[in-house]
Amino acid sequence: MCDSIGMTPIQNTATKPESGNEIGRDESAGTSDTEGFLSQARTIEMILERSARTNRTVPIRRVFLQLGEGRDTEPGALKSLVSSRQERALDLYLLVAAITGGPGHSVTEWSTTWARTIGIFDQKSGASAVSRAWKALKDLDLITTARGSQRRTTVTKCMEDGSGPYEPPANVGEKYLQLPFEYWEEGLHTKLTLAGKAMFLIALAQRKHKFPLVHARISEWYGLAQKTVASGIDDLVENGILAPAGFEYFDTLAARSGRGSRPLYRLVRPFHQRGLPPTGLEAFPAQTEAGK
DNA sequence: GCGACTGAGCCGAGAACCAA
DNA sequence: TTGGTTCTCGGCTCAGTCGC
Repeated sequence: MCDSIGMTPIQNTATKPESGNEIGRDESAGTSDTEGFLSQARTIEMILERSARTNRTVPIRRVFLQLGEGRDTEPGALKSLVSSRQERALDLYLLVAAITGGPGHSVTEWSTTWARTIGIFDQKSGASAVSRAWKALKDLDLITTARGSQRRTTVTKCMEDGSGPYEPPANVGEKYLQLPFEYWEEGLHTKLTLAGKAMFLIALAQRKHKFPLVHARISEWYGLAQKTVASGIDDLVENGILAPAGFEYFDTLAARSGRGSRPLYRLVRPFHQRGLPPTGLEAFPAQTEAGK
């Protein structure tokens, strides 16, 4: 279990009932899709506005997707979330990762606010669903929770592999992907299926503009079922996030001709370059190895 | 490759309990 | 009193498996 360090929850005074700019409720026109409540999109927008991330991307270490290197690789926490169909837990984790860029890497908010970010407006079932999602993330040591001010829950982010208190990526060579805020602004969090979201993160973690997505290899490295990989890729292509980018040819004894091929994909704007961190990262060797 | 089947586990709803 | 957490229940979805 990871422990929080120097916990400094982001105090959202705007959620106080006496405030006229609360995240909890908004009576203004055009922002509520359930009577008297802020819409899902506006709630997320207001949460992202509080983020300290000036580059509007969320750094997520690749150990969240995959632990280890080369032949010693094994699936990361993403596999657990996908296999146990914890889509809401994944959604909340990504949002927590986006907002906890400041000191303490924690955030204090009403559970009903988090519930709205995943599209649940009923107070009871929303709180229940959020609680279950926090528990799933705590079981993976991805977060810790504590009672914050005004009975709200303080969520503190841990390392992406659950190894301890969170530290931002700093070392040159440390591998991470960058999730753009457009993920929420373009509505991908509602458009994509869980499989699509998983494959989107995996695509963002690729270190080339054009890359293969071999079902068997993705399944082996990231622990997703091949069905999930296939449906995730289809989901991304259907939503115009991933596009075919020709074929890659390689030598193989498995084909009579001695030459095999596999399709290449590329991420479409605005995600196409944002997935390439600036320094210290190289292509994942096994992914580009010919004949795989 | 495809469809049918099965079991695991998530979902919302409701209730009880705990904490501030 | 209010809000969060945890548990139970019935319904439902989906990953995995099997046979064709």
